[in-house]
Amino acid sequence: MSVSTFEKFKKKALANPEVKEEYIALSPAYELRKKLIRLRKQAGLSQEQLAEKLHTKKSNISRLENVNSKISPTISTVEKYAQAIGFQMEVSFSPLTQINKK
Amino acid sequence: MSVSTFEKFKKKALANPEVKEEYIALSPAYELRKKLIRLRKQAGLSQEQLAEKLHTKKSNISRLENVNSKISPTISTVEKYAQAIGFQMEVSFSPLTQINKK
DNA sequence: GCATTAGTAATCATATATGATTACTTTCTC
DNA sequence: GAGAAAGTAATCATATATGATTACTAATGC
Repeated sequence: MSVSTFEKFKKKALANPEVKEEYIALSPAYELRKKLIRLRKQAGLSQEQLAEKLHTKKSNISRLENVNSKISPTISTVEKYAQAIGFQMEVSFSPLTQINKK
Repeated sequence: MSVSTFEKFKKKALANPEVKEEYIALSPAYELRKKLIRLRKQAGLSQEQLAEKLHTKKSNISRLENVNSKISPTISTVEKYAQAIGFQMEVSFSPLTQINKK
């Protein structure tokens, strides 16, 4: 399978909602958002309550958590979010296996 | 010790280079920069070589890695940096112990 | 010491993230 | 189903990150 053929395959596959779902799920950004939501709910906070702790508005929290959001938050923003809930952030790295490489 | 007294103590302590070093070292942002540098060196790349892979310039890589830098990179930037070297990024959270809270 | 390579710093233009506001939709409770 | 609470979406202003350029400093090999 040539590279360009694979690209075509990939494009077509991503047009399939189920496949796309799976693909997105692998992205670190997606995992991060899920974690943020889980942390907040564990702490028993609504978006609005967390927003107050962070001196911002609930719509901004929503944007940060929302999977469909196009934004990529800064490390600092994620760190503050976590600390407001009582957590410490850590960023780690693991080797990409060849099969996962683009 | 009142809050304001602690603040004074903290300010004075941070004026001491050694203490400040230790304090900064605890920050996730600092740890992240150290990790990025370590990854790059493990991969045997100079800032310039990595810059090429990322289609940017070495001065930008330097800014990203530099501890004294005031910037807080986006998750996306860190992710691209890691992928260019062959690593996958993950963000995780751990409960803050009371003693570590501000 | 000199030349080369590597990394840093300052600056400006541009892109993107963040905050605030408003209005809307969804979910929950009764 | 009505009302309240929770979350989403769109928009605009502002702050901050990123890219490029240039010049500088630090480290390395000879």
